Amino acid sequence: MSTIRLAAATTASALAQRLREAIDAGHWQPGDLLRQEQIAAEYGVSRIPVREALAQLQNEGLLDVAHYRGARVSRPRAQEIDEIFDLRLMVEGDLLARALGQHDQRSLRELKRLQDTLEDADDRLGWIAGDIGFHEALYAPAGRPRSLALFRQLRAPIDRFSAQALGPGARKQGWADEHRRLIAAVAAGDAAAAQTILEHHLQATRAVVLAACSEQGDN
Amino acid sequence: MSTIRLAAATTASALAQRLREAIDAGHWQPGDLLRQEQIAAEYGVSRIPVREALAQLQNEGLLDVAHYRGARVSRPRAQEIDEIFDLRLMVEGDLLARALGQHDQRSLRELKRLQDTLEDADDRLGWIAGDIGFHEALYAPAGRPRSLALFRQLRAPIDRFSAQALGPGARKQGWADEHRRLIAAVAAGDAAAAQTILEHHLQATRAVVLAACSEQGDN
DNA sequence: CATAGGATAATTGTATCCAAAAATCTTTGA
DNA sequence: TCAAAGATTTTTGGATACAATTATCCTATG
Repeated sequence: MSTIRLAAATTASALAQRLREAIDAGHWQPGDLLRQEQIAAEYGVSRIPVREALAQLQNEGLLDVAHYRGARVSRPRAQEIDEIFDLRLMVEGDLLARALGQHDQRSLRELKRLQDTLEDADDRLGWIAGDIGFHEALYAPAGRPRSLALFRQLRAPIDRFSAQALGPGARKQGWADEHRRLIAAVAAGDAAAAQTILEHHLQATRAVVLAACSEQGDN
Repeated sequence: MSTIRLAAATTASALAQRLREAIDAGHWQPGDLLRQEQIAAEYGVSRIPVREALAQLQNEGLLDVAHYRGARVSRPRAQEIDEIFDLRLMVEGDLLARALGQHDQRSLRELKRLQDTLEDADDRLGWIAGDIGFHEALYAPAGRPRSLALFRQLRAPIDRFSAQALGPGARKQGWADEHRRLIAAVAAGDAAAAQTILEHHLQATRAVVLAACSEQGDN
C-alpha cells in the first residue's frame, strides 16, 4: 500500500524487518504462503528486494522456501523446539556464568529499567523486543558476541510462540518474577542461584511454547 | 568463463557452492573483494543469482558485506575463533555424549570407512568434506538435526584455516590418530574417554587454526 | 606541495521484462 | 461419474536496464 520508508540501509532489509514483525505479531500464521507479487505490491516495491528479504527470513528459520514453490511461514516440530531449548540452556547458561562477575551497578540498573519497560509492553512485538533486550543486557557483560548472536538466532524461530503465550494479555504465571529474581541473584553474585532460576525460566518457557505451538494444530 | 551447470536446484545455490569452495580452497583470501560483475561474467550468469549467493555466504560467515561497498572474504578475529571453539566444545560434546549409546556395528564400520577416505584426501576441499563427513557420522546417531546444523554452521567460517593447517601436505601431528582413538572409545562405549579425546582434538585444532589465521597477518 | 572540492567513473541496489516451472482448469475417454 | 492428459494461468527464477551510492581522479587554492 504505502511505499516503505524506514531508517534502513536497504529496501530489502527494511522489508525483512517488516515481514519479520508481521510474522512475530501473528499476522502471518504457520503454513501461510507469502506471494512475492502480493508483498511487492503491498509495500510498493519490486520483487527483487522482496526475494532478498524472503531469503533472509528463510535462513533465520521463519520461512520454509521451496524451489519454484514459494515461501511458507515455518511450523517448527515439537522435537525441533525441544532441541532448540536444550541448546539455549547450554548457550545461555554459559553466557550467564561468564557475565555474572562482570555486572556492575550501572548494568544492574539498566537491567531493572529494561524489565520495567518489558512489563509495560502492550503488544507482542514490544514484548519480544523487550524480552530479547533484557536477556541481551543480562548476557552482554560476558563479552561473547558470537554466543550472543547464537542466542538471537536460536530465539528467532520460536519468539512468535513465546509472545503468544507470555506476551500482553496472557496469564504470565510468575514469568516477570523470574526475571526479577535473576536480577537479584546476579546482584548478589550468586552463580548457582542464577543458574537455577535461568534453567527454571527456560524450562517453563519451553513448556509454554510447546503448548502454544501444538495448539495451532497441524492444519 | 563456462556457464554453470551443476546438479543444484537453482543457479544461486550452485554459485554459492562454487564460491564457498573457492574460499575454502584458498583461491580467495581474507580481505579480498568479490565483485558482482566479475563473478557474474566468470560463471556466465547475471548479477541477480550472484547477489543471492553472496548473501548466502554472508550469513554463513564467509563474507562481510557492506551496503553499496561490496563483499569481502571475512577475516575472523582470534577472539572470535576462540569463542567458536568454546561453542564447538559445548555442542559437539553434547552430540558425542548423546550419540555414544546409539552407535552400532554398521555405524562404526561407516566411521572407519570415512576415516580411511579422509586420510586419502589429496586437496583441501576433499579434506574439509571428509572431516565434516567423519564428525557428522560420529554425531548423527544422537538424532539431533538442529545441533548438527549448528555444528556445520560453527565450522563454516574456520574450515578454510583448518584445511590449510591440517589438510594434505601439512604435518598432521597425530590428528588422524585422534580420530581412530575416538572410534575405539565409541566402540568400547567409554563415554569419558571419548569426551577427553574429543576435547583434546578440538583444543589442538583450535591452536592450529589460531596459528594459521594469525599467520595470514593483518595485511 | 599538500589538501579540499567537485566532476567522472565504477559499483551496487532496484525496477522492468522474459523464461522456466508449477498449479489450475478443461477436455476427453472409459 | 471419475480419472488422466493436455492446455491455460499463475508464480517463481533469471536477464537486462536504470537509479542511487561510493570510489577515483583531476583541478584549484592555500
